[in-house]
Amino acid sequence: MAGFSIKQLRYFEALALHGHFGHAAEASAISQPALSVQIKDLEQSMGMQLFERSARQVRLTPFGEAFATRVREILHRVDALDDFARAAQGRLTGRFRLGVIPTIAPYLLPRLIGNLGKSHPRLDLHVRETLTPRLVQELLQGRIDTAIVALPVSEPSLFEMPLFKENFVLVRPEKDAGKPAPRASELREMRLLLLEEGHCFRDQALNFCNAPSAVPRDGLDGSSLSTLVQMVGAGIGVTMIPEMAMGVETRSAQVNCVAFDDPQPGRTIGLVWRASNPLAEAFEEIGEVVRQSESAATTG
Amino acid sequence: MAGFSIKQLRYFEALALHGHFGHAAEASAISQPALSVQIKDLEQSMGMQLFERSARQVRLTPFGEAFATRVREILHRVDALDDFARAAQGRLTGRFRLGVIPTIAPYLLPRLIGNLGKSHPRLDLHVRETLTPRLVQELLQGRIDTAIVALPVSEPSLFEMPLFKENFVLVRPEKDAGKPAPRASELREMRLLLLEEGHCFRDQALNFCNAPSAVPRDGLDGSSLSTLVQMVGAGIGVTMIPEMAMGVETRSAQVNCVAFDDPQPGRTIGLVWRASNPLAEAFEEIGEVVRQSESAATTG
DNA sequence: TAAAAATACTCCATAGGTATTTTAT
DNA sequence: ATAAAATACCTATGGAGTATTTTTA
Repeated sequence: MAGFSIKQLRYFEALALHGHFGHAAEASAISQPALSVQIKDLEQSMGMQLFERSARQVRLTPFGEAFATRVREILHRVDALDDFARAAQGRLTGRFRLGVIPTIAPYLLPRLIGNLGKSHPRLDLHVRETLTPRLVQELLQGRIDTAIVALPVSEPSLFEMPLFKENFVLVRPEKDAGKPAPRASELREMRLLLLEEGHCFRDQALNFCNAPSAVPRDGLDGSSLSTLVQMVGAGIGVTMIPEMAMGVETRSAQVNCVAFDDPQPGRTIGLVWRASNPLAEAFEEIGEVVRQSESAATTG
Repeated sequence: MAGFSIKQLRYFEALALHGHFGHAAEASAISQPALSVQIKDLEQSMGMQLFERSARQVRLTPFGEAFATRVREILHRVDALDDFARAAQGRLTGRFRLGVIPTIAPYLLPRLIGNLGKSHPRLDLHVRETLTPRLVQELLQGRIDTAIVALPVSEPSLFEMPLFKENFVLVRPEKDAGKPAPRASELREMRLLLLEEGHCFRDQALNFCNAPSAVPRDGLDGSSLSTLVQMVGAGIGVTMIPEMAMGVETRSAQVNCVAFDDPQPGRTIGLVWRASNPLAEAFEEIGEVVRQSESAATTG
């Protein structure tokens, strides 16, 4: 195993440059004997003489010259590594793997990606869209860095940063426009179309109706909010969607949206990451960007 | 200035590989706390966290991953440097600059170059042909590594390795063939053609005639042995050349060569180098090759 | 509770300083 | 005689060990 140190290589480089122990030592901010010893040790660990000493001259041996070019190459990379670390200081760098649940992704990501590109131009963003349980699992395995999900996830090793609260709105056939918003109890009597099993949004909606354990009913479950809205437009029933989805999903369908009376149903969306992840500060910045992207998406 | 050590980089690499302080420490042949401390120090000197620690997992941070690829690159080069030194062990490597005096060069070099190519295939041989004083000067300045000259050079900082003794022979017009070899005193009476001022061979020849201070005589000095021999062939006078030059120089001229009676005139040829040069051993090997090249040249 | 990393401390190797000697010009 | 490198010796920093505590799953 190589027994020399970076320090020794630096001293070597200085001596090769100055050709004089005294001057090289001064340039290296150590004493001349210290330099002598280090050079001698380096030569010993190499098993080769690097310098030819005479009373007035210190010269590289031919081997020393070949050695010097390699040493310079190494020191150059060492310095570059140092610079690299200094440049990355505190900033989020390299690959950033973000998970997002399906009932958020299509409405938030377009703006979020744009905003992240501006705020963190060096970021290599990877997006994973899947259901909360899988996101949590991938977080714990270190396969993604953070995830945007509905809080709480209540996983002890995950840290949760609340971002915003989003309300749910009722989506009903266009002919119902003008009618008052139904209350939870009334909603239970209507044909409520829901996302299929597994989506947290399904549970959140059912929860509002005080029917948390509703079983799947054939033909009344959709695999996306988009599908549900289309079904409502076709007169099959009513559904609930997050505010954020309104703009995109109800534009092309013959449906009417109405907010519920207080207390409005809704959920808290947040950013989660492993509590052990040292990049908390950077993630909070990311969370801030997500928050801005949401408010723009809802307002606009 | 980069404050980390090669050791720390090795520990880092081990931990990145094993993802476990205990195992990485074992692989690095140090204790777990020692590894912990070194990694912590490395992170501190980088100002960035390299690993994310949780109770069951040690993972590289995104920055740590980018760091790792650079570290591996550096360690690879460090190992290569070590291998390079180990491979060069004792051997002469790289550029080898050899000076040769003009009265030796043309006769010795053809064989010497061939032989050196066989015995030291990695050698990058540079040959400098010039007069002794300049060779000595260039040796002292470190512009050449060794020189083949007539001994002694009597320069205190130069080491002299005697290689072989070469005798001088008389070159006279072909019509003189059969006559006995002249003695030194007789030679002084003949028109002796010599090399121009500066060649050591001129002084060595004059020395034999006991006329060390002979002044230049217009038209009787030549700039090369070849010229002198041609002049002899033209009947202008006689000259002396080293044995080794006989084969080449007298082949095409109408001249006769004869050895002198004992004590024969001659000179000792040797290899010289700076006494401070640590490659003495290697140079003695080179000298041995020169010696072999000479005997082959004289015999053949 | 168990496994793993961090901390506390102690020790020793060694890098580096000062004073001096050796060497070569 | 002088300039420069090597050596001797001492000190102090810090790398590494053992024992222990803290943390988290």
